[in-house]
Amino acid sequence: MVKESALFKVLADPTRLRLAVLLAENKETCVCRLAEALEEPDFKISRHLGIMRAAGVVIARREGTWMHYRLAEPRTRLEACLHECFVGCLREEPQVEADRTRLARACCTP
Amino acid sequence: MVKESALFKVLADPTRLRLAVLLAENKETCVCRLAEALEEPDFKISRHLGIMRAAGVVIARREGTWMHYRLAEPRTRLEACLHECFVGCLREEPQVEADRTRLARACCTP
DNA sequence: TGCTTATCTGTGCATATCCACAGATAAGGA
DNA sequence: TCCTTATCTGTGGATATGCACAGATAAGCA
Repeated sequence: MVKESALFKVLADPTRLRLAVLLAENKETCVCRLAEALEEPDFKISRHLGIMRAAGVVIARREGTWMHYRLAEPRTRLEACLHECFVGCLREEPQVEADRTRLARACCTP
Repeated sequence: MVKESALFKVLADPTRLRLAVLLAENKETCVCRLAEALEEPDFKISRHLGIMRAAGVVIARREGTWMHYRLAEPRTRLEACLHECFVGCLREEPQVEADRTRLARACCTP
């Protein structure tokens, strides 16, 4: 159960939970757009994405200077169930909606 | 999202996750039986149950010297979804099965 | 009132977590 | 090679977490 609780621990942080929801709704997103969406410094976003990546929750892909992150395919039933929670239960959270709006307007190259 | 992540935080501990699964499967259980099932000291179980209680995840009922705990009714869609995860995804975890077996044999009054 | 049992809590300690700052990489272009 | 941009990481400090021990409650009973 240590492994399972570790999965919950990854989501037990507001920033990471917001990132997880955004990535569940969007296929692939770069750090700067996520930072803009969450209105947080990029190094903070980067570090949290690193934690999620180490846990196997997200997958990173480099494209030049940009780093693109996407949600990993669920490997267990628990991961799949939690994925359902994101898209199902947190979709209408005010903060999620604000993040979503800002993400849609975010642009890395101004 | 702070509130939502706090819910994940409650489950982001192996002991609390095991307790949550057991309580999801059993209607009401006293501390000593849970301590026996998890093979952990009672003060440790008590403290974790206190954390879960403060988060509104479990409900306590006193009956004489005994304290009975049960899972609270889900108040949000997220709580309901996570409840599904317990009974659905973690049912066959080896540790959960061992806990379940010990709980069935546990007896407060030897 | 005093004893016993079940449960909870105060405390100290070790460890983990989160944050902001600054500096380090990595890749592309002049 | 140098500069710029996007991203990552080392560090220190504040706070949180989990644990074990011991002692404190609370309830039932003699």
